[in-house]
Amino acid sequence: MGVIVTPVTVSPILRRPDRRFLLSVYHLLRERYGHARWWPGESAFEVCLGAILTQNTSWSNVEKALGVLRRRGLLSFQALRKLPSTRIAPLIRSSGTYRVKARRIASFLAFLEDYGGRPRALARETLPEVRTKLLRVKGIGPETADSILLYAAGLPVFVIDAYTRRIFFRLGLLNGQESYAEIQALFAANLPRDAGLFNDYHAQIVRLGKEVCRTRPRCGDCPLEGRCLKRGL
DNA sequence: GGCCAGGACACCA
DNA sequence: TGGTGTCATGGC
Repeated sequence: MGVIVTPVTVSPILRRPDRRFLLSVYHLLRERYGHARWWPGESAFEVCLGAILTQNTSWSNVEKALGVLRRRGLLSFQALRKLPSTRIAPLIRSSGTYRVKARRIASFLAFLEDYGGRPRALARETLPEVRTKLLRVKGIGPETADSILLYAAGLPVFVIDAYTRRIFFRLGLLNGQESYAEIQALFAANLPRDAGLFNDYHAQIVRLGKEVCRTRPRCGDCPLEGRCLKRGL
């Protein structure tokens, strides 16, 4: 009686990541989209809320929730901190998983209390120190933490999201099995440690992801044409 | 009506 | 330690 072995196909890394390749991808994107220096939000505080609200959610749904908070004058630490999560929840309904996210926002606001309610103040600590603390906050995982640290606090950490995974999988630098930390280490090892570059690079990735590199590849007018291996992920 | 969208976490084997 | 279910809305 033989043992039935389920075949496991793990694609090898098809291209060896190096500094030149990663920078050439960045320059192609920047050539197409211009300099982004970006996160949609008028303040560092709004960036933090957006980072939590966009968890597994399209940005258009996040914008609706942020719009409700803005119209009610709640897009500030001082205003929102006063509300219990049960009152935040209905305001962010459009962002999906709203009860969960309301609790996560409340947890983050309690954490931010130690920094005077100012996300920029996170940068007064070292990156490893503040990142560890942020990851202890319930509902703040690696991507959310890094988005807050990079885009709200200005610290040099590369954000890995679904777009990053998809695009670099199709470029042959990832095999689709890597952990968040592994992908982040790849970027850290092959790019200069520069918050401005990390900010703009990830912004370019998101833009490409939104406009071209979707789950079901449409592969319209892609600036990475010729480098993409057109693999589905 | 189903799939997808810039995740995170609890639970289970 | 890795896999799976859950949270849940809105656009296509």
